[in-house]
Amino acid sequence: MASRGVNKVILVGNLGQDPEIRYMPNGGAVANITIATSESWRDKATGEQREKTEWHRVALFGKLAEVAGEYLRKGSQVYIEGQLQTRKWQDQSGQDRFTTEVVVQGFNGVMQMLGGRQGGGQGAPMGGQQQQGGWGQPQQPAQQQQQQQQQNYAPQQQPASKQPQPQYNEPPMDFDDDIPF
Amino acid sequence: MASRGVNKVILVGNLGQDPEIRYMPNGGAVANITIATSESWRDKATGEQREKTEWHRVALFGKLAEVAGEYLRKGSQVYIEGQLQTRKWQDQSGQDRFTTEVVVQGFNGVMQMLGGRQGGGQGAPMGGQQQQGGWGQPQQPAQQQQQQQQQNYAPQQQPASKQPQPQYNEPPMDFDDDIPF
Amino acid sequence: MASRGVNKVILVGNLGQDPEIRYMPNGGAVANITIATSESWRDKATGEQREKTEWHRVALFGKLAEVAGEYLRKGSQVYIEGQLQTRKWQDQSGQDRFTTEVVVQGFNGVMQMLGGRQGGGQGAPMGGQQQQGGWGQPQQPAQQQQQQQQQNYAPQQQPASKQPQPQYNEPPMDFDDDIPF
Amino acid sequence: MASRGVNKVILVGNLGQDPEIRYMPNGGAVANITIATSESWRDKATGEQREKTEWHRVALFGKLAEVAGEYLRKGSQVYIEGQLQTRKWQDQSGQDRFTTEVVVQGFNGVMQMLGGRQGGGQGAPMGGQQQQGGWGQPQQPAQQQQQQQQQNYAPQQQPASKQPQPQYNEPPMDFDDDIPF
DNA sequence: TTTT
DNA sequence: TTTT
Repeated sequence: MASRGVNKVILVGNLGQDPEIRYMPNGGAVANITIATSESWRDKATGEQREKTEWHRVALFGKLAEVAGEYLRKGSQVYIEGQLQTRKWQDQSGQDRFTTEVVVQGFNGVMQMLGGRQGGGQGAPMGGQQQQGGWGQPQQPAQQQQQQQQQNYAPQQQPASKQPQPQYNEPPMDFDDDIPF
Repeated sequence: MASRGVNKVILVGNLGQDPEIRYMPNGGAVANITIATSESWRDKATGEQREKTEWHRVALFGKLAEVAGEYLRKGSQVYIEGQLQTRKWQDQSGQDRFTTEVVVQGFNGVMQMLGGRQGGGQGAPMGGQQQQGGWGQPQQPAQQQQQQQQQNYAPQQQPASKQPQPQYNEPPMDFDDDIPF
Repeated sequence: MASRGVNKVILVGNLGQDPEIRYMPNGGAVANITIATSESWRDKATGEQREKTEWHRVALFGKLAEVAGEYLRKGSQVYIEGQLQTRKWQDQSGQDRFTTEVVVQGFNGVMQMLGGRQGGGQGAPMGGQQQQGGWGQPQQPAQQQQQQQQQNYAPQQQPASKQPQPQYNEPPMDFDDDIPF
Repeated sequence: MASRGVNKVILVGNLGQDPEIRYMPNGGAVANITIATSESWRDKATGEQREKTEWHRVALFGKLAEVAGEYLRKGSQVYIEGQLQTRKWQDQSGQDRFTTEVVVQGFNGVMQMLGGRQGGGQGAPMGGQQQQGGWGQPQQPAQQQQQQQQQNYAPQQQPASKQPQPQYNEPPMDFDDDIPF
């Protein structure tokens, strides 16, 4: 590994949905999450308070993906450190499209759950309940179950305007399996 | 201004082209630059050296845009600190598209030219010569001239698959004109 | 304001004590907090789990200092973005000493309370109770009261080996009073 | 390795001196460098331009230390990413002292030489010449030679007010020898 | 001195 | 499209 330049993204925000967990052919886990950050300001002209929320697509790999699947839920607050990557893909009409994500992977990737554990000490999982910023008891990744069920019925049809699931055919770093944490 | 969460991007890399400078209706400057960062690693399987370059779209506003237009050129090395923003736009078939950029604006935006001034002490500008990482003598923004010339002939036709110039109709921060630097 | 170079510190951690709030001659607030970050690892030789905690001295200025005094308490989890500054001072024997702090000030300083509000919706303050990572109801700065009381009795005697309270005679940035947030 | 919290420092600046290289009992290299960052602003009261330079003590370990010793010189411009660490030591009178450094080590440490290679293509090293921001031809670490020479004559006497060389008896991370770069 |  |  060597890099020319610096490519770093730091996010602190809350998950818009439960993580979606998938597994690559080599068995490595991938977790996709969306994180909201927002800014509010007073409009000079009208004098009224305004707010703008930015949504970030984040892809975690390996051990961090597994931790995300176990502990993060919709509403969880996280610190993320990763790098920007833009992937090219083809939509149904064959046109090139580009999607930019924050990739959290390898030695430089960081994911920290914020706000302390929710839902009491050593008790039961939170069920369908939403996290209030914190993180919960370890459990089966929520979306994985749903996804497996879907796969029993039919392959996911891709609507023309929807971004397809990333394939990650060529992960740029090959030490992904060796991460010691 | 207040923000809930953190949305921060840090880049160090080289410009792929001269900056493109435009001016918004209110007179504020916008500079679009593309920055390359790259990683190289040895492929485990084949044993050969590989390299992957990531290209970042960066939009600078206000005073920083003017400085970029004056001093940065193709090849210049810069430090950038900004925030991720994804803009929605319609392609020629009316479909929604999304473009993610690093926006350098306001109090939290930083642009630092790296590598020292190129081309000797107080002498002539570098002409068509390329920067070797550093930055040059102040001069008229290169791409602005070219752009104006184009506008004399015909409006830029937008090919269906090409991303249009951003419009920035609604800048999320309204203090853009007040930045004291 | 202009800067040559980048001087940036990012911390996420918990406060070891309640903030200490003071006011400078010009009326500006200063909040001193200490933040813990920790790393744990398995010792290769002995095989046992080890942990190391790092304590960071952080000084917030202006509006952020006031917010820290109102909302942060011992145990609160915060995100901090500031810059490194090393101050010189003389101990009681007249020898030069140096103290390095993370200064959170001006446009580049960021303080974000993490983990959501503790202690229910709109109810009573938490009293002497400790924060569990989150932050509380607005209240009078805890340490300020104590400090005022102390000042009624006697000036704080400085033991020879203890670091004195910073004086901040010469704040490096003069726009401290103008920050619009 | 696991960490609770975030402890991150990012610096871009120029070296005040050539690096000082030493080797730990286990053979690992340590490079100490000092980096300057500066801010300039116009004094409101007097209207005159002022500047303040901050000096940062940085310690690099392992492979990055070797690269620093080979390529960095006084004046070189670098990007540094590390973490804050405060060490305790005793001065000659036995009093506790504290020194805060930016430690660049392990997977999270980053050192990038900025500004391109100085001194022409494939030619001779730069000798005693100073770097103008960039970095030079690989050569023997400058300070190491000097240090070895000193050791031939007499052990370095420590003046009472001078900070001793760090000993790093207990490196907080034990994977120091395994870093794959 | 905090958190887990 | 940049750099090394």
